[in-house]
Amino acid sequence: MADVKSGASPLFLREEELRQCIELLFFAYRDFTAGPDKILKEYNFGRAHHRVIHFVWRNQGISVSELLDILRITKQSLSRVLNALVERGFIEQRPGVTDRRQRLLYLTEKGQALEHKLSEEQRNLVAKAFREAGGEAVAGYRQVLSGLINEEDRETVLKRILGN
Amino acid sequence: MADVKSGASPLFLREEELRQCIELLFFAYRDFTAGPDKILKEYNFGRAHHRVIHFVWRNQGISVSELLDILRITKQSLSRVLNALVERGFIEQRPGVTDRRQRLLYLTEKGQALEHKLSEEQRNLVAKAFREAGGEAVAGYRQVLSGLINEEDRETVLKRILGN
DNA sequence: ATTTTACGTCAGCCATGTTGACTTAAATTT
DNA sequence: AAATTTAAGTCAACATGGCTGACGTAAAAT
Repeated sequence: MADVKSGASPLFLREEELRQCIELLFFAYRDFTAGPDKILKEYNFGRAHHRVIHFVWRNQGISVSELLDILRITKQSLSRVLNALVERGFIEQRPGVTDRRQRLLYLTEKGQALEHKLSEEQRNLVAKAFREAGGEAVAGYRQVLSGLINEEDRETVLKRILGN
Repeated sequence: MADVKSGASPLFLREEELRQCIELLFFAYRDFTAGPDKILKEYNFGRAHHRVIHFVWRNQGISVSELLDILRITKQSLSRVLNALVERGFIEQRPGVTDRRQRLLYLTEKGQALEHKLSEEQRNLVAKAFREAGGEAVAGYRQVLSGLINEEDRETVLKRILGN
């Protein structure tokens, strides 16, 4: 009874540790995403545009449905954002060669330039955190975050991240 | 010249590694936050409510301005969410003892129950990832994520997470 | 007595998510 | 060849949760 509340109880410590790590994820994500927002504003874009730019850059020639699967949003939500990017010349659509129903997505040079500009600060931030933490810590980071990915499609996602 | 594009270039590898870790953070966060959303819907609450519930639970008696500082949103945004939680009896406001302008926030029993319900799946998920990754990996995870927190208030934030 | 601070409200706007219904063209199946 | 399924798009309406700006009140600090 008493040791349920005891600070020395391993069960309590475990839960407290979990909570801390959950908060850590919140704060890290909060500050990590804060960077690009300023730049995006100058272009009258938002985070949604950034996500599209990022994943099209990483997966040149991705189909719309694949992109939808990554972002986990509806095609109606995507279309608003995607249309803006296409109209303003950041993304180009080309019909698929084997399946001409597809409209495969590519970043234009302008789009690539923006991608680079947007990710620069983030890359510097992560690079600094990595340098300070060391290689082993980075390995741990990767392991734990991989474990947080939904088990059902973890393999697929990891494959995509690491480059098929 | 040539080795700028060479796959063996350490500079290229470094950048590629960074990109991978950035994506990892995106996917992990995406799947990590997906859990509570179902439960929240049953209550007609959203993620914003969850965040408030979480941080009030972790900082019983927190003032409104402190909460605003954590969430990094405007008081007008907070008020909508907070008022709903107070009206429906999940959160209680009490005037501060030393400073009676403050309306310190507390979770009611009902609020604590909801917090527990909401975090349960998340805690299980993180616990599983930790078990699979091992203690060293967890230490790395913590180190790297700490490094991603905005340098200016990192100390303050870490203090809050770890419990002053 | 004045100013500042903590908190609150009203009103309106914007970004980005949702559902549902319907279209078109190409690919696939029967 | 005809029917069905699939990839993608569109229109419309709505919800959530951010934002700005203006203004109010009570308590604390100067």
